[in-house]
Amino acid sequence: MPRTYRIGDLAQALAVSVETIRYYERESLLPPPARSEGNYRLYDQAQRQHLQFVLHCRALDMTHDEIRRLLKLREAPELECAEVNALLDEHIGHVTARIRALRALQSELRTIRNQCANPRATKDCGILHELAGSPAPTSRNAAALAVHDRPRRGR
Amino acid sequence: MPRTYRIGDLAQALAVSVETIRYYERESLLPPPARSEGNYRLYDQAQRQHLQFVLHCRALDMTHDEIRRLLKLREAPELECAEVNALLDEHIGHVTARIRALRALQSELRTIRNQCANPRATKDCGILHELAGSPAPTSRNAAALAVHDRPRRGR
DNA sequence: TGCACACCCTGTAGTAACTTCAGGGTCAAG
DNA sequence: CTTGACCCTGAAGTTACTACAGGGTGTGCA
Repeated sequence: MPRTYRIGDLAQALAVSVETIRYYERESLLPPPARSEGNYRLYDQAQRQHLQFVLHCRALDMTHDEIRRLLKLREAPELECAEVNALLDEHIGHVTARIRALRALQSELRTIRNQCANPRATKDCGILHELAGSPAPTSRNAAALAVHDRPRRGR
Repeated sequence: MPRTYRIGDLAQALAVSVETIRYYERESLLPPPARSEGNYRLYDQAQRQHLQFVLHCRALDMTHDEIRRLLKLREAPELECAEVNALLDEHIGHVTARIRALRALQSELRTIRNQCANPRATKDCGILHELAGSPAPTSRNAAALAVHDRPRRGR
């Protein structure tokens, strides 16, 4: 007989919050589970593994959309997994670009920080003077380059 | 006589959108400007520099809150700038931590990607099998570590 | 003078991936 | 029969913006 968990058990077992699990369900990252008489969600071993898959993907900073695509591919075992490879390659590309951008940022921050080695009156503070100038060409777009492209329409 | 710009001129001059400028005003990152007869915002040279300061800070990926703190310090020229230094050091720390996390992520992604060098049926795809397991201890918190801590209360 | 058109205004809602909260039900123990 | 731990739904808040609706302003041109 298959053991069932309630949402709190599952949350604790996988070290994630109850709200996050419910949220993933709304987001279609998890299938709607069975319900008890009192309308409590009941999960089994398969659903636990499903959630673990999703959590692993999130730990790798994939978006919900990427995860949904992977889940769909997982359900089509006869197809080739070239798409899985492509998705992962693309994701690695995002991460690499983000690291490069942050490195540029870091080096500019250090340069600025060096403007003021010894505390003095703020009116003479080299850092504040530096920040008053226009952004360095390197950092100009650095911060905008997230791991994932920001959405075009609104936030 | 001091030249004045309308919001569109200022936006173009500093390569930022009109909406962003209005948004910064609402966020108290910019002081409310003078208005024309027709209720148009009118900016002068000082406000232009103020905005440039803010934009530079944003290019360095500071939060609005950090920027507001810096702005306040800038208005107290007699105080010591030790706080400016501290703020910047802390910010550099965030960036450094984020880079470290992303490097760990990148290496785990590459490991996973290597599970499947040649396309085959998804049911045999090493990547999907890997993702089904529990997250590697390194990546477990990697994605959660943003440049800035995520807010505690809701989103 | 009338109108097109570029520009400006305010206010509201949408974005990602959650978290928090309000206002309630369920259920086992004491 | 009440207490307390747990569960439910639905709505709103978070960051830093962007987009859009519905309206005013102001200048050039016929």
